[in-house]
Amino acid sequence: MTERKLDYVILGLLSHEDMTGYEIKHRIDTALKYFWKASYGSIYPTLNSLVERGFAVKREDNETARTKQIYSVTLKGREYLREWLNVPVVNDELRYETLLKLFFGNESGRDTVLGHISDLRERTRSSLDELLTAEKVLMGILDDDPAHKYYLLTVRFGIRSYRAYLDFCDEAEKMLTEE
Amino acid sequence: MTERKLDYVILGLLSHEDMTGYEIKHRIDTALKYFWKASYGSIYPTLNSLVERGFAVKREDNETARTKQIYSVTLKGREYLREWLNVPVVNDELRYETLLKLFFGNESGRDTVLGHISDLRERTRSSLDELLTAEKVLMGILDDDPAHKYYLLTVRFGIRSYRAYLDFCDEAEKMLTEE
DNA sequence: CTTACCATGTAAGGCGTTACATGATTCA
DNA sequence: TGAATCATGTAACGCCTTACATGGTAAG
Repeated sequence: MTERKLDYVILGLLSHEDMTGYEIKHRIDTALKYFWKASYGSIYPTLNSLVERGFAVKREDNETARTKQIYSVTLKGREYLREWLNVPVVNDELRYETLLKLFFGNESGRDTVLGHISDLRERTRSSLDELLTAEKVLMGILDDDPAHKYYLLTVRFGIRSYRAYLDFCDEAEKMLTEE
Repeated sequence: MTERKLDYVILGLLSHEDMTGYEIKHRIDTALKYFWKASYGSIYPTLNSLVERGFAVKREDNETARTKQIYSVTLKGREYLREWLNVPVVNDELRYETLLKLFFGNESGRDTVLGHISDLRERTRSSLDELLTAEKVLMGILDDDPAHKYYLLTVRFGIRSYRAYLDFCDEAEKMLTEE
């Protein structure tokens, strides 16, 4: 019944390289932040559960003063990940608060909606900038790792989406100010 | 701390017209389905809580054999809604499973990813068709209600996004098949 | 007469967040 | 020496979903 998508997110990250929980969090907040997020309060318990179920193993790194817990995916974990990766996507869950605020715009009034649109434009612009930078970086290191091509895919999805959002902002402003 | 966005969704719908819980569910599943969803298991309890807090009132319709519970928003509820509507959006939570499966594509392989892209294209095409129809309908009744312009806004957001997704599908296929 | 839709709810449980708690290391 | 970052975890709680439970009404 359960989704437990964080299982797959973590296993996916570990399938690329071994990491600590802290690094996993960091990776989610940088590489995946445009389409996923997670907190420590879910990452650490998930990591434990992954080890219990045999999908990951933990080793301790004593080279630094503070002992780090470094996780690796097991063969069984890789299979579990691949199984999920092969299932068609059921569930693209968009919960888009901005659209809610536009949809109910008649209650708040035109100026409020115009404000939301202008906020959306600013947020989108700055995200787009980041993605454009990421695109450049990825194109420079494309041949270093076959996974990079897939990372680039998600970046380009974002770039196209954000450009569409910006065009929408222009259209929406026109719709609300022209008459 | 709490979000309770369903409060606002329901109040927003009720601010347009009185409805039963069943009708609210239906409205969410048709008008809002591209950016929101909710189950009966959350709608009915939320409706009770809204009444308890004085944001909505319930009356019984005995004109049919089965008694219907019809809800209306109160003045206090309208204020509560407007307050939220005026706050800038914090939280556009995208949890995009498709992108996860693309991002980890190196684990599943090119053909699996190509499959996800082709699924995405089909889903997007059919959603786009629906939105295009909705756009036509809304444009025909635009002057009947000032709220319709705001509904049209969200439809056009969807249209632009989905067209961007379709373009992305073409680009992604090229990236993966050309070499 | 049966299928689809109208209509209302509850119970269990899952997933995940925020807040709390702690402490080492690095760099200016 | 203080701030930022590295690093790991737990506790409480909130929101929501799925599954269950029940029955009326309309149309073919």
